Amino acid sequence: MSIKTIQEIRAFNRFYTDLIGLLNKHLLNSAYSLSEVRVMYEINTAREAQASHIMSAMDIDKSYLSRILKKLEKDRLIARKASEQDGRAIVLSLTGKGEKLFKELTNATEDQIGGLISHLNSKQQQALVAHMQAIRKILQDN
Amino acid sequence: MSIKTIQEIRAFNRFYTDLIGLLNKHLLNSAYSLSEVRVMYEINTAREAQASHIMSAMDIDKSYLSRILKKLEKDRLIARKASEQDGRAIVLSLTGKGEKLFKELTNATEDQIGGLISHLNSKQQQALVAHMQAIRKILQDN
DNA sequence: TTTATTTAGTGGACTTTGTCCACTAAAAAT
DNA sequence: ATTTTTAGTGGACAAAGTCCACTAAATAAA
Repeated sequence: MSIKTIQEIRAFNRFYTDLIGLLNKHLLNSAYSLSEVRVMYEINTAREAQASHIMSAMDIDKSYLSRILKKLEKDRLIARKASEQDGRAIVLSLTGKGEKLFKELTNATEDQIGGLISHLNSKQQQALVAHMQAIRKILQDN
Repeated sequence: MSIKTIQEIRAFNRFYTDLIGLLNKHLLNSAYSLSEVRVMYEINTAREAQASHIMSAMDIDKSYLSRILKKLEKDRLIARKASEQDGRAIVLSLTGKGEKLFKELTNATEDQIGGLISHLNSKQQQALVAHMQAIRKILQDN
């Protein structure tokens, strides 16, 4: 394992951290924080999500999550109902309003990514995606 | 520009955000925050850095930076001296203690990255780095 | 089956992180 | 000479995140 390899990875981490930070910064004019949106994402993706699932998926503090859910519920973006299998658990779902907002945020993000790659030709775009998939595959487990 | 392309990039962004988040989480047992360490990094890299330079490099609020510098100076990790060319500006540098700490933090991070790729064989590691370099090259400007 | 333990979630109190704005002082522009 | 811009500081606050004690249900152990 060469030091050069590690330094190259760290350089990429800095580069990509900055890039994502930049992208996120612009999205933060929304009334919802990254964590809040990510919670909506988890609920939308899991369909019938439980708080404990989101907690481990996001590696987030449970009391913090509890507060986020409270806010989202207050804004009528999510609904909670008691689980039938487990009396302690609560099943979460996006409301119509929540789905609508989530879709808007998704569109905004997609536009932004679109802008990021708009100056690339089709071949470059395909190459970019291929590199990303390759990295994910290599690092997948662990 | 295909929607599939954009979604693939977003999937990578989520993946990499989580990965970096995980790496960072473990480093945050240090007495210094990511931003503070990044400030040290900028000072160390620039040699004779000015606050305004760090501000734009990190895209960070100037008052926030001012406070970070105050803390680092109080801990004798950085030194400030008035710029000779510009009476408003202050030239920053790491002290010996600062360099030592920064080196320790760097080593810890490198070890961590090492752990991340330790289960990969040499060929896989080289491929990983190559993909990262390719992505950086493609996205470099903008 | 009652008693202990684990799991799911809430809320109080707090720290850390980051932002906004008004300010001083020097430099540069008009 | 006066205005405007640039560099940095500090007060006051908001947002984000953590720690801990708690309730209540589910599961395991005696």
